[in-house]
Amino acid sequence: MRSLPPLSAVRVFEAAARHLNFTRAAAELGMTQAAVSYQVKLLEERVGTPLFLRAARRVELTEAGARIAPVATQALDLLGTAFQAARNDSEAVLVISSLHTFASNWLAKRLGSFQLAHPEIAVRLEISSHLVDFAREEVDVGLRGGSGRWPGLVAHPLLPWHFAPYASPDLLARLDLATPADLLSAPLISPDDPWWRHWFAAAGVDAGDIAARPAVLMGMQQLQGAAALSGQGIALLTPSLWPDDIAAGRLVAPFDIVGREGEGSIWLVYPESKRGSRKVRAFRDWILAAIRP
Amino acid sequence: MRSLPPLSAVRVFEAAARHLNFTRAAAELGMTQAAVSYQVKLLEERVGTPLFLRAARRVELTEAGARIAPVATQALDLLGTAFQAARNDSEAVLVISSLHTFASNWLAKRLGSFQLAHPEIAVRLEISSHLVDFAREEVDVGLRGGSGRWPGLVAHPLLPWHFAPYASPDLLARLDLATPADLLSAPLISPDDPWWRHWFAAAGVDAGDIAARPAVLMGMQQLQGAAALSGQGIALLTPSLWPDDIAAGRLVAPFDIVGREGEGSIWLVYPESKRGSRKVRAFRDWILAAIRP
DNA sequence: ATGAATACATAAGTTGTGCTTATCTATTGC
DNA sequence: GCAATAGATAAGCACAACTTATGTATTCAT
Repeated sequence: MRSLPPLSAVRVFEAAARHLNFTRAAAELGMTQAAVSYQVKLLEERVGTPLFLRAARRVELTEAGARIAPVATQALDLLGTAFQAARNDSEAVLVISSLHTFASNWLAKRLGSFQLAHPEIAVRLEISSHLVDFAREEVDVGLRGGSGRWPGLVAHPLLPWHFAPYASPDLLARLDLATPADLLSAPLISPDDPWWRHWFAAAGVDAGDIAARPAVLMGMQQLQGAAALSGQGIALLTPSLWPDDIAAGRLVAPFDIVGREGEGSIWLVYPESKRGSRKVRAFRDWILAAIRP
Repeated sequence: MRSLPPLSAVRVFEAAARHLNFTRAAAELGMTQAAVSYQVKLLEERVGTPLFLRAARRVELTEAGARIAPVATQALDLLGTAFQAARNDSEAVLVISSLHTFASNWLAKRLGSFQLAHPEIAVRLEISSHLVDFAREEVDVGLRGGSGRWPGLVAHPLLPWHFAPYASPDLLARLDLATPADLLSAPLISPDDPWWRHWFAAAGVDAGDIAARPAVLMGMQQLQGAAALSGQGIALLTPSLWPDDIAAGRLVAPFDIVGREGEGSIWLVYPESKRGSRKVRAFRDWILAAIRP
C-alpha cells in the first residue's frame, strides 16, 4: 500500500525546488509567496524532515530535498505530458455516429468539405441504427432522429423529419394511382412502418390494418430508398435526404402530401460536457452552415 | 510551461483505473464512492474526454483512459517511493550537535549504549560552540547550555550548569590556599571568564577587576579542564562534566563553594516539528534515562 | 552607516473545493 | 420478483488552501 504525501504540496515543492525561490515559484503557480511557504512547511512536516535550508534571502535544498526534487520533477513531467497528449488526442479525432440514411445521402458527399476546412481533425464516421449512449461509447457527436429532447445532450435540429411516398417513375406509370387511397393496394415497401399510418392519416385515408399486409420488411430508409429506386415498390422517404434522386426524377412522389411525426427532426447531438470541445464546436458550426446554405 | 490536471483527481483516477471499480478505489483511498465518482468526472471534464466507459455495474477505461492510467501509476509510484525513502532516510541518521565539553566528558563514553539499543539509527555527532540554528543546519538535536528558553524548540534540562574551581592535587599542595580570596593571586585559567566573577561573588570575595590580569585565555571548558589536570592552573569547571577525574582525585576542588549562573543548565533541545520523529524520541528517552540513573 | 529593497515566515480571516450523507437508477443474480 | 450491487447525482458542510497584512532578516546602494 502506497502512502503518498499531499500532491498539491508536492507540486508546490517541485516548483520551489526548481526555482530555489519561493516567490518565483508562487508566480509560476499563480499563487502568493505565503501559500508556497505554507505548502512547503506542510510537506516538510509530512515527510518528517526539512526539505529546504532557510538561508538569508534565499533557500537551498537539504539533502532530503535534493534527493526528492528531481524525482518530483520527473513524475510531474510524466503526468503533464500524458495528460497533455490525451487532451491533444481527444481533439485530434472526431467520432460521428450517424443514421445510415443521413450518412449516405447527405453527410457522405459533404464531409470532405469539413475535412478540407479542418485538416487537423481526423473524422471517424460510424453508422448505427441505435441511439448512441455517450456514457458507454466513445462517440463525440451523434446524428439521429427524434424529438430533440434528450437529457444531458445538446441538440441542434438539422432537417425536418418529413416523409412522403416515393417510387420510380416506371412503377408509377404502371400503377396509375389516382388518389392516396389507391396506395393501399399498391406494393408498399415496409408497410409495417408506423409512419405509413401517419402518412395515411395526413392524407385523410383510413388505412385499416395496413401492417397486417404481407410485404417486404426493411428497417432502414437507406434500403427502402434503394428498393424504390429500382422499382420494387413505394417507399416512405424523407425528401430532404434524397434531393438528388428527386431532382433527377429517379424518385417521384405520386402525391403532394407530406407526413410529419410530431416535431420530429434529424438532430445533431452531443453531451453537454463536450460543448467546449474545439472539434465539436467546429463540426457543429460547419454542419449548421452547410445545412442552411 | 507545464499544465497539470488537479493532482488529487489524478490520484483518485489512478486508483479507480487500477481497480476498474469506483467503490473499491474509494475503500483504498479511505473515502466514499461518491467522492471517487466526483473526482473522476472532474478530471474527465478537465481533460476534455471521458476516461471511463460506464457499463452496467462496472466501468472500463476508454482509449484515453487506458493510455493515461499506466503513466499515472508510474508517476505516483515514483513519488511514493521517493518520499518513502526520504522519510526512512530521515529516520536513519541522527545528527547531534553538542557542546565540546559535554560531548567529550559525558556523551562520548555513553553514546555506544544508545547505538547498541538502537542499531537501526546511525549517529553523527557534531561539535560546535555556536548555538545551532535548526532552520539553517541539518541537525536533529542539540546539546547546549543556557536558560532553556528558546522559542520554537523543545528543551529538556540535563545537567545543572554549576561551576567551581578545580586544580590538580600537586598544584593545590604547592599553592596552600586557605580562603577563596587566596585564589585571586593564584594562577587562574581563563580569568576573564565572566563565571569567575559569579563564583567569587558566591564565595563572598570582592574580585576587583579580575579580568584585567594577564593569563591564559581559553574558550572552552574542555581545554581548561585539560590545563587544570596537567597542573597549569586553577580552572572553573562544571563538576558534573568531570566526574571521573574528580572521583579519581586528579581534579580537586579547594573549596566547597559552587557557583551557578541563574537557572542555567545543559539542555537537550530539538525543534517542535521533530517532536514526533522516532529517532529523536528514542534519543530523548535514552539520554534522560542515562542522565538520571 | 543608513535607508530601500528583497525574501521568507507567520497570523488571521475568507473561500471554495472536496468531501459525506442520502437518495436514485440500472443491472445482476437467486 | 426481490435483494444485492455498482455508479450517478444532489445538497450541504467542513476544513484545507488560499489571500492579505505584517514581521523579520539580510543585502545592497549611496
